[in-house]
Amino acid sequence: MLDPKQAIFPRKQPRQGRSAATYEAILEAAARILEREGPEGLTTNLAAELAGVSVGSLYQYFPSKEAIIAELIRAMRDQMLADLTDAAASLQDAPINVAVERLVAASIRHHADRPALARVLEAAQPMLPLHAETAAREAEIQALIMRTLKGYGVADPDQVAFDLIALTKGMVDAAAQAGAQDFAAVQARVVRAARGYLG
Amino acid sequence: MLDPKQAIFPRKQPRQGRSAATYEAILEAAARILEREGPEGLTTNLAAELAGVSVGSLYQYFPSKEAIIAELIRAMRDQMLADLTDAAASLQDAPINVAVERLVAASIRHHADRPALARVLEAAQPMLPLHAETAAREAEIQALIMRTLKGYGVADPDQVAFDLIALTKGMVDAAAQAGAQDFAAVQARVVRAARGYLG
Amino acid sequence: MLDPKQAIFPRKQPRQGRSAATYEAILEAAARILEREGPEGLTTNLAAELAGVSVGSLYQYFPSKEAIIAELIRAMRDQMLADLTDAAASLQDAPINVAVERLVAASIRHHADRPALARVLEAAQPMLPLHAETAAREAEIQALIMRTLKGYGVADPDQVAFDLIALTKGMVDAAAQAGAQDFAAVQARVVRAARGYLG
Amino acid sequence: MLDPKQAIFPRKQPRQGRSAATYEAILEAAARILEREGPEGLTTNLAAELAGVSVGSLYQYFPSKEAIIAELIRAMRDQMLADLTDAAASLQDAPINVAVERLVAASIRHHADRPALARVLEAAQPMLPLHAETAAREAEIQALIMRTLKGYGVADPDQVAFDLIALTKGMVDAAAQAGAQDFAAVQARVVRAARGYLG
DNA sequence: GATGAATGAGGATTCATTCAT
DNA sequence: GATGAATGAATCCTCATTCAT
Repeated sequence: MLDPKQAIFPRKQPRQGRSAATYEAILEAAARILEREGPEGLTTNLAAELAGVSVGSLYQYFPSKEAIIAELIRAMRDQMLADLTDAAASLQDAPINVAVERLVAASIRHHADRPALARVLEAAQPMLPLHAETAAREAEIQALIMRTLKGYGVADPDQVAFDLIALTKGMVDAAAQAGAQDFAAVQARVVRAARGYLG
Repeated sequence: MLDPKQAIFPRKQPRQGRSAATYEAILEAAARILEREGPEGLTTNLAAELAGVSVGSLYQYFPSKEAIIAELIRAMRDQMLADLTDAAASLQDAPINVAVERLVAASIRHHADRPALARVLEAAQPMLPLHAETAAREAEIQALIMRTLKGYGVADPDQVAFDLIALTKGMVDAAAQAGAQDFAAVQARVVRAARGYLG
Repeated sequence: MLDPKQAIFPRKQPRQGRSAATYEAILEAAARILEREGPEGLTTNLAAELAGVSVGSLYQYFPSKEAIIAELIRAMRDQMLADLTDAAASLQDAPINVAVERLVAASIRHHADRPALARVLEAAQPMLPLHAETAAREAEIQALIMRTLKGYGVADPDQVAFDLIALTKGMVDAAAQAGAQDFAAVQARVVRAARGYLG
Repeated sequence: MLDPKQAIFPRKQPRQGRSAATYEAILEAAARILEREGPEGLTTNLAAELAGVSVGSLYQYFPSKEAIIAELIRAMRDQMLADLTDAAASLQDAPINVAVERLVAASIRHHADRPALARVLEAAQPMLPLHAETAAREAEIQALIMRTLKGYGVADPDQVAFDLIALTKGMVDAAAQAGAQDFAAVQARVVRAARGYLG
């Protein structure tokens, strides 16, 4: 399972009508299984069944199990990047404390939404040959944070951006795994750590 | 694979002679496979072959594949706890800055040693029914840090301990995954974050 | 695949207009796939796509994949029979040496045209329940040759016809498989063998 | 099926004891299925069942279905080469007529033994990436016949050898397919054709 | 008539685990 | 104790065929 040599791009991306519904149903079913059972629990037959379609249909849209996971990862990354872009755009001349708060909030959103899913997808990522692709998205994310920090005159903004992302991920993962419900509190603590790190 | 309903305790832990060597050889073989190929690449047949024993022998020592992984996780946890215990014992009346440095160093050690293995084992942990068991070890670790922090008069030491462990793990994982070699530098940045968090 | 229990007759044979074009397009697409990939490579979906029609349309003309192959075989047989009939008609009082040459030339024609296709179709034939049907065509072919030979006073003309057909097929197949381009030379050697056999 | 990209070499070739029995049982079972049902009828599960072993065992010896067929082809070629080598060695100063008779007999033997199997294997051969390998064996066979012909002063012995092999195969295949039982008679007619070709 | 999304039986292959030797 | 051949359930994936639109 999680064969790193698998094709990871969807076969077709039907963005309308019945097909789109099937496509989304498959992704949602896979997401639920991943949340409940982890990557080992995800089988194509189970995902199809849960989505209410046949295996054949699943394979019409995704060439492999890996492609489904890859697509979920892409969606997660895309949402995070979108959230961060919005947050960055909203900053204007806000003080750095506010900036950190908004960026952290944006970084956390998908974790707060579906913590278990987020955690599983993060863990699965290095097993997939997404590197080039996801690396690019990650780089965009990091660059965006970096530019924002730079705007506030932070030294070595690249490294700092990397570390802030890392510590945020670490704290949110740990909280999620420990069963945290109150992500506002988690966010507050992450902000404290980020501010502390920035000095 | 990674069936959460599997037995996870070694059949016997031979602490001497040829048996002990076989036992260790199997663990080491499994560790190498996990490092190179991830959890999907670990098969009992392959581990046995790499360890230079037959599958039959492997099953004499471990009742299931899960038990091998579980044992590696235990070993990692135990080492970390031992390192932290040593670090805590060495503190005496050292100032808090020194304390943070030593504790972080102890926390990081096994990551610095075998970053890929550490990462895989962390990810595998929630898939195994180790919770009770590892939770206890994690609690010990957290308690130890908590007590140390308390000694320095830190407020809400339990939560702080939890967060420090989490952000350390997050930063080290990210660095390891990004291919970091210089773990002294990583450690320095983690210390900066920890100190910042503590205020 | 190549289920011998399948229907093997076209649903309709539209001999005019758009339908005829579609019908022919499907046959030609299937032929190309068979040439390039062999029988294992032929799928109804692929054939339809290559023909520029939908699978649904394909099934409007052919009740099964087997029916497509069967039709190609029929076409090949029919062409061969037509060629042989022409050749026989042209003989008049030509000496036997000439007769052999013309008959061999007629037998070879479709091999020379599309050697790979001819070979694949020959091989597929025994897998299909064409026996009754093709056997009849083969019998006609053999009878035609037999009658011609009889006209020249050849003894045991039935057996001789059978053997001449067989050795021709064998030599041409082998040459085709070996990548022969110059089918005139192949023809010359077949003629030599045929004349030799006739004594 | 008959995926040309499959591994075609046996995994282990246990030449003794129980393993050898299993290995042979699988080959024999596959051979019987090929005889009865053709290549489409051969499934790994069926072969294993007929051989009285589990699928797992089958895959211990053969990495793919293709490897089983490839091995049967190798065996057939090897037997033919051995038969021809023996025949050639027995010729001494025998006249060419006798030589032709013995070589034809050797060429035919495996067809006479299991005509249906021989036919299926011949047809399957071009579908498998045996080319390099079998081509070598075929070349050996052709070279052997060529040398023998040369010894009798036959002109263009390479081409003649090629053609004799081809016409033999063609005639025997056709006879086998037509349900011939009396391969002595077939052999006599092949000899007639071969002598005729040689002039 | 044409379309192509959907179906699901069928078949290849893997791998944790057992057990006779 | 050790061995490794054997097992077979589990899983991925394909493709001929149908049928609602």
